[in-house]
Amino acid sequence: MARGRLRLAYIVNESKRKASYKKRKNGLLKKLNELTILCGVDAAIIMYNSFESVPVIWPSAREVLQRIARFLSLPNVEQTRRMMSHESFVEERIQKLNTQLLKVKKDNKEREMKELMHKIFTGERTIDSLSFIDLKDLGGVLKTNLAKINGKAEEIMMDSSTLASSA
Amino acid sequence: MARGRLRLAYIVNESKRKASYKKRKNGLLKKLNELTILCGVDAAIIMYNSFESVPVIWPSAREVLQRIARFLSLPNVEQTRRMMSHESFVEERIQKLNTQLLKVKKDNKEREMKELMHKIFTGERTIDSLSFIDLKDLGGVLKTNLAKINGKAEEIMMDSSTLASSA
DNA sequence: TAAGCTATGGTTAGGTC
DNA sequence: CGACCTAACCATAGCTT
Repeated sequence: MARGRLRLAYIVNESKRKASYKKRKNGLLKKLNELTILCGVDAAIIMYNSFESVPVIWPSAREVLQRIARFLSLPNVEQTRRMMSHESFVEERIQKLNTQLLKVKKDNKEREMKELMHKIFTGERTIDSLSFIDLKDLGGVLKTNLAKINGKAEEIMMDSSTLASSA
Repeated sequence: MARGRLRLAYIVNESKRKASYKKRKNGLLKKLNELTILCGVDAAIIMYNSFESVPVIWPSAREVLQRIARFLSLPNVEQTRRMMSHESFVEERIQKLNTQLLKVKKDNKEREMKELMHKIFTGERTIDSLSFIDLKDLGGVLKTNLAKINGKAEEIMMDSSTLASSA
C-alpha cells in the first residue's frame, strides 16, 4: 500500500514475503482486537504459514474451540446456510468494485459533457458537429441540471413565502 | 479513527457500534484476504456478533473445519505450546507501546537538553543554576554528540587517506 | 536478518442526504 | 436505516542502518 499501489499477487521474493507477513499479521491482529473491544464481537482466528512453526491462534485455543463447538453443534444444513463463504465474499467484493467502476465512468461522462457544453457556449463547437450518442448524453446532463435549478428555485419560493407568512 | 483519535473502548451507542462494526468487518476481511494472497498464508476466521444472525466464517466452513481438525489432531500439550494466546498478544502490544513511550520520552529529554545548551551558550542561563539531574543529562547529551563528532572526523580522515593512497 | 523511518495509499468516524 | 463524502488518522512497501 505504501509507495505505489498494492498489487494483489503472491510475493515471490521470500524475504519480502516474510517481512510483509510479519507486518500484516500484526496489523490484522491489532484490527481484530480493536473490533472485538469496540463492537463487542466474539471472534477467533487461526493462521498457518510457512515461516512460523507456530500457527497463530487468537484469542486463545480454548475460546477458539468453544466457538467452533458452538458452530458444530448446529445441524449441517444450518452450518451451510449460516456461513459467509469465501465465494460470496469474493462476489461481494467484485460487486462493490463494479459499482465503483460504474460511478467513475459516470463521473467521467458527466465531466466530458460539461466540457462539451462549455465548447458549445463559446462557439468552439456547434451542435451540428455532435454525434447522436453525445446529443443524447448532453440532453441527459441538461435535464439533470434543469431539475436541480427548478428544485433550487422552488426552495427559494418556499423560503420567501415562509418569511412572508411569519412577518 | 478518523476525526479524533481512536478511543479503544466498547461503543455504547448501538447504531454507532453497528456502523463501526460493518465498516471494520469489511476492512478486516479485506486485509485477511490480502494476507492470504500476498503471503500464501492459510487462515480462517469466525466472528459472532449481536447484529447479524449469521456468524461470519471465512474462507468457508469446510476449510475452517479442516484447519481446526489439523489443530485438534495435535497432542494437547502441543496445542497449548503452539498457540499464540490472547494474553501473549496483549503482552506483546504492551511491550511495543512501552518501547514507543520510552523513545518519545528520550526524544523529549534530548530536545530539552538541546534547548538548555542553547540557553547556556547565549548566556540566558548559567551552569550554576542547573540541578544535579540536569547536569547529568546534559553531560550525556554532550558525550553522545562528541562521539558523533569524533566518528565523523575519523570518517573524514579515512576518506582523505584513501584519496592520498590512490593518488 | 531485523529494527526503524517515512512517503503514500488505505481505512474509517462523523457528517449529510 | 444505508449509501456516500471527506477529513484525519493508520498501515505498510521500500529504504536505510
